[in-house]
Amino acid sequence: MDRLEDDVRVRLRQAAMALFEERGYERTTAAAIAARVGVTERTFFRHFPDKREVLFDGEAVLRTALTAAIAEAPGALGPLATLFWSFRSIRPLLENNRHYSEPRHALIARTPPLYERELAKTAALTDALVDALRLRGVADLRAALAARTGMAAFGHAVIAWLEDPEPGLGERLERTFAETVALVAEAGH
Amino acid sequence: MDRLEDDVRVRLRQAAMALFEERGYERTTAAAIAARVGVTERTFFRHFPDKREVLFDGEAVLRTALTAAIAEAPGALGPLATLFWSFRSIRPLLENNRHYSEPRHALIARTPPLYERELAKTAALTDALVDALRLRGVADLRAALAARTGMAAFGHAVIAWLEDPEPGLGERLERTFAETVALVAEAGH
DNA sequence: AGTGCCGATGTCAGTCACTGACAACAGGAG
DNA sequence: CTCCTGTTGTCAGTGACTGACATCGGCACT
Repeated sequence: MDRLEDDVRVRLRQAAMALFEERGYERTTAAAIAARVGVTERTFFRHFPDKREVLFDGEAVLRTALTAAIAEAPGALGPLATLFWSFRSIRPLLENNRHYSEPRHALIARTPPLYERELAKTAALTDALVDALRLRGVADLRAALAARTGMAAFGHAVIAWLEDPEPGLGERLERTFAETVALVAEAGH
Repeated sequence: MDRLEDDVRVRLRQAAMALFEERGYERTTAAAIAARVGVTERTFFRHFPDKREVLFDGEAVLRTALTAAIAEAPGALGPLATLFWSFRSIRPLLENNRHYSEPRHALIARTPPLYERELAKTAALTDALVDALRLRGVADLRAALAARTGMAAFGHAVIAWLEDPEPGLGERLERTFAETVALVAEAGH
């Protein structure tokens, strides 16, 4: 039912990704993306607030899944354990999207403006995690620190996995969590 | 010696900050900034690659200071302890700049495009920390994870301090480091 | 002093991201 | 058949940048 409504939107996303890969982000105009889909530039900007955003539609899905997972996590877990639990629980979501997110990540990594936007999305996600933790009764500053620390580990694991699928995502996550614990324990005087 | 050469550059920075505070970032054109200094818009863009960058000249100083500190840190320290040590050693630098960086932070925090650029600068700084740790013999992935985790704590402490000077920066740093240790220990099974 | 070089700036034209205003058009509800 | 609403096209305009070229004020070398 959204399929037809979002038809143009979806095709714009695909056309954008294709053109960015062909000619590169900078040398692809918004008008060119629109033209490939058969609409005007104006229509492109009605679907996406700016040219970069066309690659970042999926963020909301991840945010929803993560905040939901945090809400459903076992109540006994501390803030960081809650986050680790949530990261583990959305593994299938990430694994199913690998074929799409891997080339996307490569493109973003080599395109500064896109990388900037990615960082902003990650920051927004982190804020959402903070809110979710607060709903569980975690104090503000503590929630913020836990979210930052957790996202540091999560981001590290996901990027490592996107750039090399070798150990699976599950393995990457566990190793990263364990290494974080080791790293911090070692620094604790 | 640089004083006169960089005269225009410095004045552009100041004019930009002043205008952004008066009218807001969006409603301030690059031409307006240039005009206030008595140069043309073209000259503005010869000094700064883009409009946002005019607020981010200081980043290099911080990066230099931090990487130098990492190189000079006691050899016995582990990666994260090295970072904490470096963050502590940078404290005077930050404290001396508070009068400048506090309003700047407030402006950046309420201006999305500037916030994006700030995130990018922080990411670049993190990369520099990774390199500095590698020079000390820390393995790549381990260095990356330590840098991310360390920056999570450092960023959290600095922002909290910028938004409320109450406990001094030193106190903020120590509390944040300690809380990170506690948070992670608690999550370590 | 004269000459030549160089770095910083001005000028100008052009591209492209993005926006507001208004018209056109299609399908659905009444 | 008509009204309403949501999507798109059209057009004009602003502002961030960029490349090319001219100018101008030292500064070095002779």
